[in-house]
Amino acid sequence: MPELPEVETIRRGLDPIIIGSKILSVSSSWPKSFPNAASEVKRFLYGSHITAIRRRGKVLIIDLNTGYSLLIHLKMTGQLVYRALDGSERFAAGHPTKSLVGNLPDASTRVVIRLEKGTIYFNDQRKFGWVRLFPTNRINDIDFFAKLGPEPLESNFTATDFVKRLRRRNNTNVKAALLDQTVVAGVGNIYADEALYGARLHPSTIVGSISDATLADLLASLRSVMELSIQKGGSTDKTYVDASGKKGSYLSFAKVFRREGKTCMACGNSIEKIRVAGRGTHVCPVCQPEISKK
DNA sequence: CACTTGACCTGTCCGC
DNA sequence: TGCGGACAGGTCAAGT
Repeated sequence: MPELPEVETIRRGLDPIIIGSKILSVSSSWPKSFPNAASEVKRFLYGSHITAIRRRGKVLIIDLNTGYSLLIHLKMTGQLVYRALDGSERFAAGHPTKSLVGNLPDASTRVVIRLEKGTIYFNDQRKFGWVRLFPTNRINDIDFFAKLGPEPLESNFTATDFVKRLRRRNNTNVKAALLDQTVVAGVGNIYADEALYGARLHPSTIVGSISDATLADLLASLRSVMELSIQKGGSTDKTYVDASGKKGSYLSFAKVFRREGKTCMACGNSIEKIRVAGRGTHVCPVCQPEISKK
């Protein structure tokens, strides 16, 4: 469910709450949601302390003092909810359902991580997401991480790099290329649509027909929408509940995503919803004219 | 190899 | 109200 800005928001929210905490136990009600062997879990997870919480692409990485890390991917419908045992602290972020504020565990709870002072619930309606324990120094051996593209917001990632990586997908449409995690990490359906709108590019445009300069504009646009989202508390939807239980923002900044039938803020025409790369796709047909289509 | 499609799951919404 | 089908902020395997 969350893309880079949402995962980054979750990371920032959990960091002050769980760093230094001791993990007592972890249990799972759906094997695929937490596929590790029991012996490995007991040895490297039970009794460990959390030393850091990082993010790579859309994956959250919780480092432990045992040389292992908990990797968490929320996929489409994942949530992370923290509840202090004494009720003093609450944190919730992810797919917007009742679970964010309701009693836990509930029917969507897949993994429960018990800490000394509180509990982390990993809820996931569709069961696509996962929590995985893995040696910290071997994370990059996992195929997904080995192939994962650069972080788009890191300053050492240049437009030249971006263009070079996109050119490997020169014969496909630009939306599919943006969603390809091996090109650049962390872009999902929302920010692909928003970035393409900002660069005035139609999502069906074949990469090979786009100039280097326009692709550089696309990176600038992508960075701009992601940075804005993180700055807004990361939330593009009703996905965040802070320590006092206060809810976060809605998709208020989006210019095209889920705005089909509404007015384009730039030209006044109606936003359309179409299908590109097998995904629901939002465009302004006037600001993003179709040039070359696959 | 590059690219597209179906599978993994459940819940919700929309039309009949 | 019930039912079928489409669809959902993601990735992987298998197909062409």
